[in-house]
Amino acid sequence: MIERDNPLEGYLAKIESRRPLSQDARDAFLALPVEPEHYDIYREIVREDDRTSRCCLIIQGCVSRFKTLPNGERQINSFHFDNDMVDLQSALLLVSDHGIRTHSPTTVLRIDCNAVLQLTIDQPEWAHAFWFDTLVDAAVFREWMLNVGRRVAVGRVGHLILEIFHKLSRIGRTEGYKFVMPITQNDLADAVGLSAVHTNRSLQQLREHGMISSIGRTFSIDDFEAMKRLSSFDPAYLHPAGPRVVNPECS
Amino acid sequence: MIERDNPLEGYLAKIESRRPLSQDARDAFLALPVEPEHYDIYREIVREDDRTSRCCLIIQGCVSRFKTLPNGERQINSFHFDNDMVDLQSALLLVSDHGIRTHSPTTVLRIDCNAVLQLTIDQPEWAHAFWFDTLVDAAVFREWMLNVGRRVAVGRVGHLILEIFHKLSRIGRTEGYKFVMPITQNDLADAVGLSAVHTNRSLQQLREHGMISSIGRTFSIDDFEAMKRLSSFDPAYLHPAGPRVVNPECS
DNA sequence: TGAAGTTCGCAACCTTTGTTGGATTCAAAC
DNA sequence: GTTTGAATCCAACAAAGGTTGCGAACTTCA
Repeated sequence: MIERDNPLEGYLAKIESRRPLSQDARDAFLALPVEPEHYDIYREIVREDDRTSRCCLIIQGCVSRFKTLPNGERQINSFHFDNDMVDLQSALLLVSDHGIRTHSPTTVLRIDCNAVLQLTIDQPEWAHAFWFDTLVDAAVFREWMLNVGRRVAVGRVGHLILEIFHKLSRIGRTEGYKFVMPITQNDLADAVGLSAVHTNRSLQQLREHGMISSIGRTFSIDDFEAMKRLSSFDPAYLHPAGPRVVNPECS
Repeated sequence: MIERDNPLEGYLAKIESRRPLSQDARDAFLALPVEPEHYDIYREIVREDDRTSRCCLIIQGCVSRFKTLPNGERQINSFHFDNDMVDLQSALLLVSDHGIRTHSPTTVLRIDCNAVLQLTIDQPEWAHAFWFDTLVDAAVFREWMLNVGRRVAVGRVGHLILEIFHKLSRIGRTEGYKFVMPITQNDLADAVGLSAVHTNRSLQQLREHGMISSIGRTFSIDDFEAMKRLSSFDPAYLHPAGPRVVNPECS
């Protein structure tokens, strides 16, 4: 009864690339009731302090999670692209402590949280899959905290560019070392804890040192190794290898 | 067969204060094999890049999670106290992307990750409990990212003091608005993305404004409301209310 | 093709935070 | 007590980053 082009299949493939699932688990997931929604650029999918009861899975596009101060200053916590499950936390947490906003026209799938929770009870494999996703999110937050708290401006911007490049390359949105940057300098600034002007200065510096170049929104990473060194970027924090397996042969 | 003074009982009580467990789930948890260990102040329990296979539960003391830059600069990601399960992430992630270090003499319980994972398979209640813990961790990371990225120095320090006060009060380590600060100014600085000198300046400012006072390590919060306003502290991000329940009456 | 709205680039000036070096207090050990 | 080392405090100066304002370039859409 599963149709061929179930929009959940992209996420399923991503999960299974980390560890294959049983047929039961696969079917149970694909049977989740979903509601597709389309948002224009700069729409708030989830407002801060919302009591939401639906997770959302990005089919295609780009969103950020963010928090704001009473004076209006905004800190972006993470960016998410195709096949990212964004609001998993609303499955268990009652109130959302942050907002979610699009940075380009974006198609998302809304999934009821109770259905997600029930899935984790019926299929423990999914409990692990979602928990793993949450752990990776947390790892990225820690790295960003280091970025914003301790790296110098140019290192911060370099680090973010490499992370975005890394994420885009996994969903086929890069060509060699070229990609179109889906985020404005203003929003990069909000992610990196700098003013927009200083973010621009930092980009200039990266260009001067021959590390990147750009034509319009199309960026090119010209000296990947220098970028990595400058921003001490190590993709390990993105945990690309997938989860530990239960009772592995090694101690 | 469960002894009266099982050291796991503190954490169990904390979990059950959020939502009661079934007797089976309770017993299975208390039956986990554990190894108590004691550490002096400033010992590394987990090194960065370690491949660890044991979670640790703090029985009594204070630890931080942190990351360091190649140049030695350190960013503390979170502080943890009695009855916090600290390295839950090692249950699923293969390599630790951060270190864990004591800030006072600390007793921890080491629990094998495979045993933890098995528990989540046998008792789905525990899968939710641990997932919830991870989600709260992530929420705290987001708030700290906002702190470090966007708040002014004095607000950052104020916010951290309120969080520590809040956490200590939940484990009975406060008296009214007084508590002994378990962390040096140097380490507060590492948590807040400032230099130690500027952290000290910020503490002076809080004193000048009559918001806090201290004798030795004993701090007193003298104007709680002003502190909250100054640092836009709202304990909601600590999610004290516990998890959402499955299939609740409300839609 | 042209107009409006974004986004980007840049210079001058200002504010915050970092650095250095040293004095003082505090706590534990002798 | 005295000593020792850590933690705290403080002032002067340096550096990094923020702010403002404006103009150029690029998109989008009519």
